[in-house]
Amino acid sequence: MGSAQETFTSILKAHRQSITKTRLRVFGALVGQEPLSMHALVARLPDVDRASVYRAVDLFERLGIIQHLNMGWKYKLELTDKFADHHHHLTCVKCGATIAMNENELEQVIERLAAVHSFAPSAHQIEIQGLCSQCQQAA
Amino acid sequence: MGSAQETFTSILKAHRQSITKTRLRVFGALVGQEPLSMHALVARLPDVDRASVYRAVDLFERLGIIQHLNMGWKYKLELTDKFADHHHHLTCVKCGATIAMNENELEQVIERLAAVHSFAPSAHQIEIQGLCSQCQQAA
DNA sequence: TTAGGTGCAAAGGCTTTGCACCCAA
DNA sequence: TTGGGTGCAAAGCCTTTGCACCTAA
Repeated sequence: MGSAQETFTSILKAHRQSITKTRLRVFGALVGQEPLSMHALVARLPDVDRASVYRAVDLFERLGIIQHLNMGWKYKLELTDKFADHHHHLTCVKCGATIAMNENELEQVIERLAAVHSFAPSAHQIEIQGLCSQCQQAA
Repeated sequence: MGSAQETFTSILKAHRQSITKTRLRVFGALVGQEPLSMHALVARLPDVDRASVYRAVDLFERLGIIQHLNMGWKYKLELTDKFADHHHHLTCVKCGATIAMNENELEQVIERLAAVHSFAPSAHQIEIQGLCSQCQQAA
């Protein structure tokens, strides 16, 4: 797989979408970042109009370049698995530690369950909260 | 466990919150429903002010009575596991339909994976996006 | 009785849209 | 060259807030 930006431009080309400075900037602001709120994303792009950021985000989501993340009332944006290894997190509710799980067991189960409902899954989010081993011992 | 409404009123009492007609109506509009958008919820409650619905939803979320489901730019509201069997959703990215999955296969896998990391899970969220069977046929 | 809850209306924010100009192809 | 993309500004929504009145406890 090529660089993230190469993947990005090839997706745009595949969908007959122009590769513009604005779109490259919006994409660039998301690469290698933690999930960003729209507010944070706009703040990182002082020379791009707010409306253009919304339009780029809209497009990117339709093309599977970014995804909206579940954060209660609000949402955040991050690049999809095309631009980073797919993984999920165990989050300790006490010390805040995050443990990354690189596995495919969950993925297989999701595929199987979706098939039962004749559903074609394209993305998913899984977040697990609990106590890490250290905090269990401390308790 | 008593009826859903008994559970509801006992939670309000436990938190020293008044049991009002408005709150009972908002709760009643969510019982036994699929996840509702705020717009749909307000529409179901013609004699309750919009602002009061927001205030009730706010309160209910803080008390663990309802939860937000993020669906891309939008969100929907549903009662928590206290009022219905634990389940997860398949969300159609095209028509917005939500399909509830009542299974425990995912739960078992999560327990097993967490154990590998000596992690004690207490809660989790799983959301799956894709195309429902109808939208697959339409495409 | 009275502290908290509600309706109403207005304000505040976030997101979308119309339009003229600009630029990638 | 030209159709799509962008900036700007205004409109449109959705959500929150201030306040006087109402009601559950």
